[in-house]
Amino acid sequence: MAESSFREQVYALARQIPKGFVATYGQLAALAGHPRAARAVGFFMKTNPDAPRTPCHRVVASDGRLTGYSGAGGVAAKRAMLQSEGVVFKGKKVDLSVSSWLKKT
DNA sequence: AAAATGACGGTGT
DNA sequence: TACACCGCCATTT
Repeated sequence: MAESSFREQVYALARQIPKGFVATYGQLAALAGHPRAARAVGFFMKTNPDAPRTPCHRVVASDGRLTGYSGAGGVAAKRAMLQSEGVVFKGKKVDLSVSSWLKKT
């Protein structure tokens, strides 16, 4: 089953993000073994074959900024969804100092 | 097989 | 915060 493909690693990590927290593309890429493939990671979310089971909405940019989102409402809906899960927002960005998944222990 | 693309990241202005 | 440029990577066409 699992082909150790880079993309599968990223999807697996995305599913591991606890509710109320978010991870950055760079972080997922790093955890997957490619610390510089943040760009590629964004592509995986876009193609996102596991859409309903992969919480791609919990993945944000390094600044905590929301980007893209192919779902309805775009980043606006994504933002609302994250807030609904307990993620703290700071203006248009996520407060990574509080809601970052790998930010702390 | 080669070129183009993009839900990035960082830095500079 | 906004905008511009470069560098990096895997996927898609």
